[in-house]
Amino acid sequence: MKSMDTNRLAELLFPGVTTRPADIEALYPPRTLPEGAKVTRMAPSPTGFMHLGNLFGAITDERLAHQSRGVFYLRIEDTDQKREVPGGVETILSVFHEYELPFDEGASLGEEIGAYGPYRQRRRANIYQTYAKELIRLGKAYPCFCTEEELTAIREKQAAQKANFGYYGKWAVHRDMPLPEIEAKLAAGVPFVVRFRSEGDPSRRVKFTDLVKGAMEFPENDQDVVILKSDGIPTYHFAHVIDDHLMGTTHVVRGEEWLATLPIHVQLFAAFGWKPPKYVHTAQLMKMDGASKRKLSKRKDPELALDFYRKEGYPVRALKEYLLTLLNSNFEDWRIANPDLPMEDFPFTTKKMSVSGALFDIDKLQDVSKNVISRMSAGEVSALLRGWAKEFDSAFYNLLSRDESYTEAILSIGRGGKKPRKDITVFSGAKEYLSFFFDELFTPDYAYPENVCVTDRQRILTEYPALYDPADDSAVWFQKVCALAEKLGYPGVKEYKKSPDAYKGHVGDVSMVLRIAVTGRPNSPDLCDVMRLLGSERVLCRLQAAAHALSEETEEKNCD
RNA sequence: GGCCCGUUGGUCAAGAGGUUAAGACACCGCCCUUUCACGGCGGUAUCGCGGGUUCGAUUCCCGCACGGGUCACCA
Repeated sequence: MKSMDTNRLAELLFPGVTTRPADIEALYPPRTLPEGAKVTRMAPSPTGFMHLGNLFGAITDERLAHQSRGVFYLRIEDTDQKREVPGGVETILSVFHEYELPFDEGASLGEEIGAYGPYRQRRRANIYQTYAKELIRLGKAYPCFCTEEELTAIREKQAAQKANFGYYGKWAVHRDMPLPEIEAKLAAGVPFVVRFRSEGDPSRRVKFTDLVKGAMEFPENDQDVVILKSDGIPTYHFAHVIDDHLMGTTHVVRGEEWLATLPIHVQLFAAFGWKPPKYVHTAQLMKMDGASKRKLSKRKDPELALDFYRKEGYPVRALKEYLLTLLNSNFEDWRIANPDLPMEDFPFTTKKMSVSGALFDIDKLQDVSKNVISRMSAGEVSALLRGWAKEFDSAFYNLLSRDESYTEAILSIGRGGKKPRKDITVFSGAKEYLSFFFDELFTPDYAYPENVCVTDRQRILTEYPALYDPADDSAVWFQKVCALAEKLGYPGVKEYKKSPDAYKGHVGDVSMVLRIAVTGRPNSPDLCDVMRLLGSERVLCRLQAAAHALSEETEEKNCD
C-alpha cells in the first residue's frame, strides 16, 4: 500500500471529480455568531413519518440553538434511497410547521434557505466524493469490491470462530489489493464501495465527553467502515462528519443508539484534521411491555408516531411540554411556578438531561394536556377543537361551526381565573363532554340519586319551571333552587351537616335532579351557566321530558 | 457473544458521604363545595444484589445480576 500510487488510484476511482477540498472549504466560511451561540441541526430521513424520538431531539436542538442566539437548521438525510418514501420531505416540513419548531436554515420545498447548503444530502454527492477522493489520495481509504455474499460468508466464518464481526484486520480482504487488480476490476465494471482505512487499535482507548453521559472511554475503532456506497452516496458516518464540519454544527443532538459508532466519527474527524462537534446523546424513549421496559418501536407501537397524537387531539403544546419534562425534569416545577409564560422562557440545559431511558407515560401526558388546554382562552380552544374536528369528525365540525359564538360560549364556562376547569384532556374527548349542548348529540341517561325519593324528584321537575327565569343571574338562580329545596325539606349544606339524620338530603341533591334532567348526566359545568346558554326553551323542554320519563318509570314499577 | 450505557417509590425524577430521601403523575382517603370540577391536606420508598473504603454509603470503589443500546453498501 505504501508503494502504491494513490494519486493514480484516486483518478481511476473518481475520474469525474475535479473539485478539491480547498474549493469546497472556501464555500463554507466559519459562521459569525455571538459568543457562545450554538449551531444545531435536525437531520431526519424522509421515511414517511415522524415520531416522538424525532420531536424529542428537535426540541433539544431548537432550544439549544435559539436560547443561545445560534442557528437551528434542517438537513435531510436522504442517503438511503431504498427506504425513502414519496412525500417524505413534505411530511417532515409539515411537522416542523405544526409543532412550531422554526428552523433558520435548511431544506424546504422550494428554494433552500441559508448559505451552508445544499441541505439535502443527495444533492451533495460531489462534495462527499471530493473528500473520499482526497482520502484515497492520502492512502486513508480504498475501494472494496466485496459482494453481499462474500460479506455474509466472512460473517459466518467469524461467527464460527467466535471472532468479532466486521471488516477489519485480516478479514479486510481488499484492504491491500494491488493496483493492477483494482484496475482489472474497474475495467470489468465491478461495483465498489469506498472504505476508510482504519489505523485504530482496539487495545488503545479513545476518550471523550458527551454532554449528557459525561466522560466515556471506548476501544479505538478498527473497522474499515464503508464511507461511500456503490452508488457514490455516503453512509451516515461519512455524511455526518463532512456536513457537520462544513455547516459549522457546534452541537450534535442524536439518540443514544449512536454512541457505539462514536469512535468511528472521532476517527474520521481526525483523518481530516477537523475538530469534532460537541455531542448530546439523548436517552431512549421506552414503553412498558409486560413486566419489562423496552425501546418504543416504530413497527409495534402506534403511539410512537406523531400522527397518533394528532388523531387523539393532543394539542401540539401539550406534547412539547410533556417531552420537555422528560428532557429537563425541572421544567415541571418551573411550569407550576410560571403557569402563563411561554415554554421558550424556560432555561433549558443539557445538564438536566436524563442519562437513562424514560418510560413514555400517557397518564402524565394527559395531565399536561389537560393543564395546557385549561389555560387556553375559549377562542383558542374553539379554534383548535374545530381544526381537529374538521379533519377527524366532520359531523361534529359542522355542529361546532354552525354558531361559532355559541361554541366559544360553551367553552368559556369555568375558564379563566386562577383555577380553571380541566374538563378537556384531548380534543377527541370534547364531543362527549360537550354533547348535551347540542340537541343532535343529547342522549340523556336519567339515573337519579337514590336518596331523593321519586315523588320529590317529580315535584322538583314539575315545580321548578315556574320559578325559572332565564334572565336571573347566578345568585338569584341559586336562591330559587334553595327556595324549592327548602320547601321540599332539603336545607342548605351547612344546615344539613349539622344534623344529617334530620333531613332527606340537601340542596345539592335537588340541584342534581335538575342537572340530570337538563344535561342528562350527573356531572357538568356550572348548571346556571349551562341553562343560560341552552336557553329557556330547551331547558323547559328537557325538564318536561325528564319528568315524563320519570312518570313512565313509576308506572312501570307500579305494574310490576 | 464482543463493546458501551444504565439501575432512587407503579411512572417521571431531585438529591447529598451523616437529610424527616424533594416535587410531579397515577392510585386511595379526607376537607372545601349548590352540583360537577378546581383547589387544599394526608397515605404508601431504607435508594437492584454482594463485597470493600469509611466512625458512618443509598451517595465513592470493585464484582455480580438485571435492563437497554450497538455490532449493515439503515439512519
